Amino acid sequence: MQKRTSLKDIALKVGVSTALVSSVINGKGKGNGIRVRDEVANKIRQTAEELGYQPNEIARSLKKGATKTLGLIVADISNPFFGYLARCIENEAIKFGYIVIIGSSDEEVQKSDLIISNFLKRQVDGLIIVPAEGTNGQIKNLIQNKIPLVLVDRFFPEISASYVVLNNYQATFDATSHLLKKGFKRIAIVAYKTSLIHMKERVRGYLDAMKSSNLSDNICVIEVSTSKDKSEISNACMSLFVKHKNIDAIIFSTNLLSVEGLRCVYDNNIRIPDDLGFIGFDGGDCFDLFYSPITYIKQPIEEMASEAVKTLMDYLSDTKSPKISQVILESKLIIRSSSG
Amino acid sequence: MQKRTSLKDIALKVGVSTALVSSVINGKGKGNGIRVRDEVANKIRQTAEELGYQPNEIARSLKKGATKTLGLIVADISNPFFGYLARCIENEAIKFGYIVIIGSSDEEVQKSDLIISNFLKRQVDGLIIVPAEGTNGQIKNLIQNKIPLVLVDRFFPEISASYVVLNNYQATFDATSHLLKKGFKRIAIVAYKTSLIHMKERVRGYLDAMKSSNLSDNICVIEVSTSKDKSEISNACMSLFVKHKNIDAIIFSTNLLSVEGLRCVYDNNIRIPDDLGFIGFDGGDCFDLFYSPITYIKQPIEEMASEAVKTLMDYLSDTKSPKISQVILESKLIIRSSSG
DNA sequence: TTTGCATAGTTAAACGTTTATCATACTTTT
DNA sequence: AAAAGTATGATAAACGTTTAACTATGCAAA
Repeated sequence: MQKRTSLKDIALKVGVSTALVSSVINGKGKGNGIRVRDEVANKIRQTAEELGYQPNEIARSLKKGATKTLGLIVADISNPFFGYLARCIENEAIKFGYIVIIGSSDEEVQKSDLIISNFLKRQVDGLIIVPAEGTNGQIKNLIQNKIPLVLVDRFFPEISASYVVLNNYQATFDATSHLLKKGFKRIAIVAYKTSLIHMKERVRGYLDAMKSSNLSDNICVIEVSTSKDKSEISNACMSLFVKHKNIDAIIFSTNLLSVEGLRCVYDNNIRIPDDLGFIGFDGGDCFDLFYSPITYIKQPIEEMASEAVKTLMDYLSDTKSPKISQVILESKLIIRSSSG
Repeated sequence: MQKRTSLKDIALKVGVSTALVSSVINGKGKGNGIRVRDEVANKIRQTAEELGYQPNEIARSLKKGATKTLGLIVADISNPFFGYLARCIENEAIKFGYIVIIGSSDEEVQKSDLIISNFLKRQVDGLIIVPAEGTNGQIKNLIQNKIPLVLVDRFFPEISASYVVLNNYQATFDATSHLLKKGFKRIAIVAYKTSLIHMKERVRGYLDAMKSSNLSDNICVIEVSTSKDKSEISNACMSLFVKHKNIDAIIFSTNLLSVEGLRCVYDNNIRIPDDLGFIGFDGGDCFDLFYSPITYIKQPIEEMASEAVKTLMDYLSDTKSPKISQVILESKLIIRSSSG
């Protein structure tokens, strides 16, 4: 990679100081900051053009103490939910002149830690984090160090941080209520075994809906571990189908769980919705193309992204008052034939 | 964001020069470069720890002229193919101490241009690019400026650049041959209307397979534009089902096309494989969960990623000799019931 | 004539590193 | 005792910007 042209090169060629070139390049014409003859300004601009000058953002960042870069940490960028979220965040950030660097934590505490410190070393201006279980300490630390950040998808109730999340309680409450209204009574929910609030809330929504219909006895919560191994999920589904033959509907509390559930349904020739009502999370092609299209809980991902970026931008533009913004968005139940 | 601790802070506290601190932090103990008493070295390390020192990579980058950052340009990071590719590239790059910044071109020339210049301003050490149609000029320019890069998924035959691509010709040749062997004779292919080589090759593979079975008369290539509007795709499928009633199998040449094709099949109650043989591209949950599991062409994405990163690393570690590496990987036909 | 004020620039320091060169003191060799 | 070597560390310049402070010149007003 040959040497790029710098301010100095332009200054040398035009015969002025680098300071002047900098001013001109940064659009300080007459009226604004620096005073410079139009003639000289034009010559500078022209020479910059000729030499194909591109400002070195690294140097600029160092001087200004801001990199115009946001760090985004998700569980896994190849997961469609996070992929789309990342894309939307990228789109929003660019409107403010920021670029986004992405890291996948795989829900692992250490990976999360590694990514965070990597991002900090690279002087990101702010962080957007989908926090993994057990990263409370990391987040607390960041806040203590006054690193601008916003949590997305999940948050920690005991930590006072900005966040943008779904109304997870309402989401599953509505889903459960819908199933109940359709006549299902022995409804189960499949969730991840985690202390993370979003999961707890999704289960709580289900529980409350069951209780408020006086169906406490029918409550059935299946928790699977978040490991990479998907067999545990199918085993859990199997046990629902086989052991608990009396289950007549299942709500799945993430997209991945839903897809695995669908696989299980498929493999066992279970008829939906006759044998089993089914509600999934987050949508996806396979929900549309299943022989009985799948009812699902739709998250407002675009809105999540724009709120998250907006929150961070507000923070960054006004570093004095560390305002905290906690946004809760509503989901929408997309009703199809899988739920009756 | 409060002031971070720098080398100077440590130097001040310990009572040595920043140069010495730098040497110690960078692991130059006895024996290596700088000579320093163990006592002092330990004190420096300890103080660094106490102050929670994290090197400023921006400053480091400026000094060293290398950012340890790779730029990745894909069509759309929220597309599962590119999402997974990005994830794999991230995994590979991190092994070499590099991080990856990602941009989505949406197959648009201008966006691609914007991303490239943004990345260059940020001094990425190298680029991994899935080039959009019409970006030949951009790529040529980069090469002329000796920017290390590797093309992925597609390349430009007239440009001498490193690339990692699929053997696209063989992929559809095999797929077509498989259908022929299964007794399908009136096979169509759905492709994007583009000059990009990967698409041309996919069509060519199909054509050659048809011709070599003396079925030239049955050749039917449907090209749809790459616009965001998906209705054109379904219309194209419709026309195949309705107007060309005699088509007995279709090959789709990207994942998105396949999914849209599947939707059309679904909406029109076409029976697979009895009414229609179906071969898709790239896999996905909905291929597995369709009532008749879909045969598809599987790309070795992990291998693509690792080859791409490896190519770039080789280039970067040996800037003198601009070696060009052109890798062609083989696909695998995953045979299921949709193809007979 | 002196003062004051625009105008049109230049200088120099700074951001946080790295690194080549230099300086000092101590030790060993001749 | 002088010369040479070694160990330990400091100095200063550099990467490419930005920006506050300064200079120099011309011109109008007092």
